[in-house]
Amino acid sequence: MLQGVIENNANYQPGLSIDCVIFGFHDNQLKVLLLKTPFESKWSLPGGFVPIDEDIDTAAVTVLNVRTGIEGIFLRQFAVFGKVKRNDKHFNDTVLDYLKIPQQEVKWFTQRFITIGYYALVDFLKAVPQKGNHQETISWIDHKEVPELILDHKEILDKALDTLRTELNLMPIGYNLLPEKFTIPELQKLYETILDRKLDRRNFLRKITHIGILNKLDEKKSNVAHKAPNLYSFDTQKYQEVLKNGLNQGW
Amino acid sequence: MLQGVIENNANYQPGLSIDCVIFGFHDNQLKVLLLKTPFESKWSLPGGFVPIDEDIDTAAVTVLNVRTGIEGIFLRQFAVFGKVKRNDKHFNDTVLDYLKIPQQEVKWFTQRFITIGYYALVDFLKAVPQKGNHQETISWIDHKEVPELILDHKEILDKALDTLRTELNLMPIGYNLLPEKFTIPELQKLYETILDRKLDRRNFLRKITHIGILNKLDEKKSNVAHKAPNLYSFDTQKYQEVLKNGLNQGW
DNA sequence: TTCAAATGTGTTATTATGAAGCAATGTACT
DNA sequence: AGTACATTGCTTCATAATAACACATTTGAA
Repeated sequence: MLQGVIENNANYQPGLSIDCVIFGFHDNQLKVLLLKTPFESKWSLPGGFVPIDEDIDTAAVTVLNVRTGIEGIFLRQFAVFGKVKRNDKHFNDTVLDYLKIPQQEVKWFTQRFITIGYYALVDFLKAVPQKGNHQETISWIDHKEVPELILDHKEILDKALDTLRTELNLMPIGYNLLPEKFTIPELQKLYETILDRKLDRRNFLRKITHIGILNKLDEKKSNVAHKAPNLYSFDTQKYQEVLKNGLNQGW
Repeated sequence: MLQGVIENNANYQPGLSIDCVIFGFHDNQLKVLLLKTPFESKWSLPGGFVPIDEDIDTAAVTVLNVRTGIEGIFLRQFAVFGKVKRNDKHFNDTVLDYLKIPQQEVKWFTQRFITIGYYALVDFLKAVPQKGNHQETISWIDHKEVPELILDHKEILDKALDTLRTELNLMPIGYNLLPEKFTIPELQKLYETILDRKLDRRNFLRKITHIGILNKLDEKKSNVAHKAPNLYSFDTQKYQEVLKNGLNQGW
């Protein structure tokens, strides 16, 4: 959160920020888009503030669009983080100085902040990480190798992953994370990564195809070692239906 | 939201409120605790503001405690509502006058508000609706007969119910809504009410007992028409376990 | 005493799941 | 070219979960 100086405090909702956990999938790894400013040793989630004349969801879309260049992405609010002490150590003099915050606006930045967590699923290859300014670093980091994060961003990230893991039981996932054409083993790796455990190849195939959201293409993946796996695409129509109605109706 | 005048604006998080959807179960009906002030024709959800020195969850617990007198309740954050125009028509002159808001504080109340939705599950018989002031009305209303609500409170209520419906597939429910001793048909009615559809008696019994969270008591319900149903209680130990680990692991 | 309405228990057919076998395919190496 | 090997795709089998339904039991009321 709080990257980039904002123009006029009065135009933004006070004490409220948005943080986005942006997931991508590449090389069989679940990646997260993280930022680092030169004046801090820790990384952070991309975030922003909420303009007083913008819906919070719109503000979140903006953050995402600014950071990935993608539009029409899967974006979902998952939790609000509002512990009293979550940001009271964040804006010390060094940081305020670096950001060139005028004295009269210091109070605005150091006030108690509540942040709304959004998580996004994006196509790794379509998303081009966008720096906010020339000194910033932004990059995809394997979720297993996330460095130390500022504030409670680790907690936010963990909660996002946990939410994703739960939602895997309620809806299909993959349409937003995989390229248009993909293989079943790739999809399985995605599931395994999110769930953090191995699944049986053969049972996975049966179960995933049985949902009825996949189109088997008349094409195989090329340039692979061993047997070439078949390519699939999502049946967007049915995918949306299942997304809406959910799977695994327990009762 | 926004019931009861607050003492000093500066002590509260600006532009942020909390609204609670408090569910109870009685007479085989799912009830919601709603408020009405005499100066408005519409009802509203109980809510409040967030003191700047309090965690948001704590503030929500306070709202709940003030309204029901109960502590240690099941309370869960489920969504944030942050449309720009959600409260711009709310504080007109009549309302501001009724609340005796001083001129210099009007701006605080009419600013754009974002609200965090919490839903609570409480034991109907233990909860005693508490009025905020002598002119307020507070009462349990069947969720099927909810009157017109202020602002976007209907949307908030619907979303809460929808969340509850989804969570039914992920965790057991009932411990917080039913008295200590209850019958299977009662529990089934609760499930049916939340899901808004009939379930097969016999299959429900098999499935619910199979989870392993129920203790069959050596006691039958008295003073009932027809055959007296057996009484059950929850095995709190196992209930908490299942609550933590979830049920219906889809993958 | 009989009836109606609800509860408690059991049966059966179908479907979903977990575990595992085996042939087919493509790469790499001899 | 021939063989080893990793990986994919399809299948079987035993078991568990689910849906649909039958029947006997209990209780208050007619």
